Amino acid sequence: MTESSTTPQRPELPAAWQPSEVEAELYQGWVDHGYFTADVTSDKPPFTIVLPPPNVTGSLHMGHALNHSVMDALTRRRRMQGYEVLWLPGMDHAGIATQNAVERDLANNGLSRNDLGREKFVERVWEWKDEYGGKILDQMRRLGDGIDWTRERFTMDEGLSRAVQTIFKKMFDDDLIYRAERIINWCPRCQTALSDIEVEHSDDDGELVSIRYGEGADSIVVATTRAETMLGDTAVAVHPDDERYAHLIGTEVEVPLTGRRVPIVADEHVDPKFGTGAVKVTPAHDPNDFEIGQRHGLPNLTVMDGRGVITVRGPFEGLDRFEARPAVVAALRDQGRIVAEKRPYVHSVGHCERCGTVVEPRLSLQWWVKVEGIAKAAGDAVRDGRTTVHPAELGKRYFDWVDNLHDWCISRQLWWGHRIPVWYGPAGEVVCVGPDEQPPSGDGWRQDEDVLDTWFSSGLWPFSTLGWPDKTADLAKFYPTSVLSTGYDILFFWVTRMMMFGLYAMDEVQPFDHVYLHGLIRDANGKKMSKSRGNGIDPLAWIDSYGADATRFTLLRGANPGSDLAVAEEWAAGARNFTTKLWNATRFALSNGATVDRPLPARDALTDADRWILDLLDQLVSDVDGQFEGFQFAKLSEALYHFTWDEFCDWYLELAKVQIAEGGERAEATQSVLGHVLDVVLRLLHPLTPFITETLWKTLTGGESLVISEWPKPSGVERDAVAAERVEGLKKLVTEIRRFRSDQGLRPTQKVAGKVRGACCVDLLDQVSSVKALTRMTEPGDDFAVSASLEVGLPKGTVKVELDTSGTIDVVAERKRMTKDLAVAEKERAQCEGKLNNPAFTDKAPADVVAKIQARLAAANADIDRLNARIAALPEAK
RNA sequence: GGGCGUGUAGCUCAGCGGAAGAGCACUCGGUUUACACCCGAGCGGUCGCAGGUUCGAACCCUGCCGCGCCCA
Repeated sequence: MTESSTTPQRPELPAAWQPSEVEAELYQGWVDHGYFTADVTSDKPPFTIVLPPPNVTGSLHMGHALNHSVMDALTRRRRMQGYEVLWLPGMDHAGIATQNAVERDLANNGLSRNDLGREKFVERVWEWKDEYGGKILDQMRRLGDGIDWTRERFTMDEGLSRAVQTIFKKMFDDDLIYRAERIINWCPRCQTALSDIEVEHSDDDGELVSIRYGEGADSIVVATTRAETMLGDTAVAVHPDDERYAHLIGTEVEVPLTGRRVPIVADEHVDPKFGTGAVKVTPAHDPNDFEIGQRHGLPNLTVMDGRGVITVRGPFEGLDRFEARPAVVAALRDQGRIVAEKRPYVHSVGHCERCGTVVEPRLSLQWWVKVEGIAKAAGDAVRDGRTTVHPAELGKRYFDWVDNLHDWCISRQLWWGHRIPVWYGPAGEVVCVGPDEQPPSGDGWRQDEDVLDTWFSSGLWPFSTLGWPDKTADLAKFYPTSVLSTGYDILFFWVTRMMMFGLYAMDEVQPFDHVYLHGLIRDANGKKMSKSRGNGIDPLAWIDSYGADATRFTLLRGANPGSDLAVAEEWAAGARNFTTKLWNATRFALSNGATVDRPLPARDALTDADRWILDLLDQLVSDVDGQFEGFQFAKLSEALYHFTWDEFCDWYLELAKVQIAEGGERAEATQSVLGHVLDVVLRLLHPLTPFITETLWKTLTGGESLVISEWPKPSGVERDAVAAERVEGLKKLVTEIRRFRSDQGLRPTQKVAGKVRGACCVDLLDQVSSVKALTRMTEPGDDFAVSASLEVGLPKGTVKVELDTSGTIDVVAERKRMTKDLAVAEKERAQCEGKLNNPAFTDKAPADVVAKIQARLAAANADIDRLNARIAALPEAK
């Protein structure tokens, strides 16, 4: 047997934790050891998270930092639990955003994309991507993401492009993708179609203008916020039941300024209560009008080009839509046709999510995904429990969405993206080409000019990144993924699309078992962080100042399910303080011989304090486990914080000092308990704060790495309720003595001789020495003279503490303190008596509740008697 | 207009049927050999308002008011 009893040489911990000096090196070490690389041949059960791919143009913001902290915590815990963990990184190509960025660069050199031509432009985007894109991937390393860099993917890489073409072909052949002319959301600046969710609505100031169409008795007044579109009116519509206009239905009226005569039609869609109850119908420039037009066979008259410039011959030709609007109104006013004008008129206006330009509804030939069937399947997967949404309340929003989804416009008039794999032939042929097929060639054949919505490719992410459409080992091992984590604002972008595609492509197997939706980051006043407000905080600045651990802990500690989280510098400083506390506590424990080299002594060789902290630790392990399973990050962070600081540091470490001072076996046992508790706490904290825990744990245990260590399990030992009661009694006693000292103005350092009487009667005999140590109470000498005493009521009786304060007592402070206690006790008595005197309570309340109230009343009465006697015995204040 | 959520200490939030809690802020006292990024002791709340259910309501129900988000 070797000399295992000697403490092995440990590297000395620096006096202070300096995260910025060690984080990068620690991180690289983890990566180099391959800890984050998933082994597809492993027998371990899989745990998979695909990173919702950030935008290639993006950089890390607080929302990412939160989401990454969540995913890293989840995956690190599962890795420790023995799962084969795959956390897969990558980015999406962000069609509009990236193209905009490159076009801006070109514009600075006086060039447009058309100057370069499509091929050269796309080359330029790739160059831009290589040089500027993917900043966020480096920033993820700063946070400590335990991610498998060997499997990094990009939506435009070869394999994923192949997946896009494969699914397009499959859906085309299944009639789930079709081409149709409809009203779409058009961004006149980005020059492309947008899907519904890429449009953001806001209430803007506008105008409501009422215009008289026609003459005399046959005239009709319509109200509009977009007067310029009247140039394209092809009807006026009223509600069929609206008696005011019944006589006009079927007649014609002249559209002012145009000389065009249009029918007055009856349509259920018209709201008789809005404006005059009559509306102008512009089928080519309004989605609702388009539907009316379809129902009544109206012509579609386009009056603007893709830039929003009026194309109708006449005085308005060449005017931008926003110049044309006042010009049209002025011309109508000249003709006396303006009946009313309301400005400002607040109404909902759609804006391009990427550039903020007011979206123009535009009649256009686009490609669409027919969503009805796949959206229903996406809803069913959640309804029947294959996928669980956390928090559950957000499931409703998910159902509302998938159950009412419109067909999805997937073509974009961009150059950067996956080009639609459809070729048009000279005789009107339309051929969709799969990835292994040769596109038709020859005269007159051309490929569709448009590319696909970026979401069309990132929607495939949970399986395309694993090798689909090939039947790869990764796909077999790691699909379906375990958790998708993202902000609830991305629910419709991410979750629904991945669900639709995943179920469709993977034979109805859901892309993820759990969806965790976290809240949005807000500032200290609860305001959403945004560039325009200027209230954003850069997570990297926090990492620089407070460390990655504190940054992560701040965010996780705020992550309550279903609600947003406010953060501010003070929060991060608080988390940093916590890491410092942990650092100092471990350093102290180590300097006092804390060790994991010896097994924990048997329970009966331990003190009450030892058993108490070990039992609390056990409870912590199971609490944290449960909270992890329920995605309760705020709760588990709080539990770990509370245990570490308020129980372990504030009480156990202080008690351990007393026990170690005893020396011998007691000291050795205490060192083992210290080592054990720290070992477990560091493991539990590691998923949240990987860097500091790794550093401390390696020093404590000499182990290789926490990353690959085992996740703690509850010991299964029965909790010692007696020990817990004794420690609680000790705490109460200590707190009351400290309170007395503080009220009496005794300096915290001042030692006071004292006696604790009656400890045996309340089963606290073993605790007396600790009580005295924690309250700076010294042994009474021969000259001991009681100058002050206090009584502390405990569940089993009253303990009397006698002190020699070698001087007079502050009677006023004493009276104040006891009077306050008396008031509390009297209030308690009144409350308890109120209940017990109510027969309905004693009859109907459960027996244990009644017994509890009776016990409380007894305690209150005892306190009152004692305090009254004490107050009466106080000398008169001078 | 429809839906969802939310109003608890100065601020940010837990608690969601049986004694009002945390962090930060604030007040007082402290260079106690782990830690001043700290320690000890305090102050602070008719739990948005009004009804109802219950022996008992911050918690359940109804209505109202304020705020937020999503959808139209």
